[in-house]
Amino acid sequence: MDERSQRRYQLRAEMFKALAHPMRIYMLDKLKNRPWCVCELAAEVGIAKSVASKHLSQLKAAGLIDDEKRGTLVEYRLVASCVLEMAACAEGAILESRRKKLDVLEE
Amino acid sequence: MDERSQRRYQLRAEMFKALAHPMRIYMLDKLKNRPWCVCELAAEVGIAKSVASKHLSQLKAAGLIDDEKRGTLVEYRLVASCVLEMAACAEGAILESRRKKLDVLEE
DNA sequence: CCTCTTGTTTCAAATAATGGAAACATTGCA
DNA sequence: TGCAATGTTTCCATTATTTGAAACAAGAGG
Repeated sequence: MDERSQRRYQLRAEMFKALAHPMRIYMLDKLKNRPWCVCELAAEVGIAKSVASKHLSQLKAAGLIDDEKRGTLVEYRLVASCVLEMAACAEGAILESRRKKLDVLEE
Repeated sequence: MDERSQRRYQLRAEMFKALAHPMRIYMLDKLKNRPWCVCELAAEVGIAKSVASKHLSQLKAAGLIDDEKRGTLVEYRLVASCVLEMAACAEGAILESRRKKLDVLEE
């Protein structure tokens, strides 16, 4: 494999790794509508703020969200909003493929 | 959070987890063009067949690929082909957001 | 300056993912 | 049946991820 392809696969894997946690998906879903600060978001999803902060930093490192300091709080906002539509699309495709498999079994 | 949403986030996270490895992305990329058997694919991507088999079973469990026995070999084929377009799309969005950030810094 | 609020980082423990080697199962064929 | 080829599973060692608690940092406001 050439080096360029290797970098591309690595980049994509890192992006998917950032998405590979139910809590991070949940947080992205909240960020879809408006920006949230860490404290508020942690309370909303029911986890400690240190844990929320770490999840958010992973999403930011992957380039999926961005942050902005406003006084003592930090507002996070969605950057790559297409990832959520993407998730819904892929989920649909997978569920359909499962359904087809069940249909085949019933024939 | 209601139970239905929780299941949806879990399902999506599992799908992304299956995609969260460069080798699995690489293998999916190979499967884009035609079906491959484990042995052939393992040799192509340069890993042991037991490892390849385990990666493929993860992709299958996530509903991204499917398999079919043909004699002594097992052919794997892509099911949810949209995930690759999706990966390219998201990669583009992320790279663009990084580029924009650089532009802001340069202003 | 002091204190409160908000976020981040560090540390340690628990859990999960990965890869390699070997054992095992299945199929095709002589 | 015996053997070769293909895949899967198991076991183990290694590495990575996740979490909670506590320490730490930075800003707002008295």
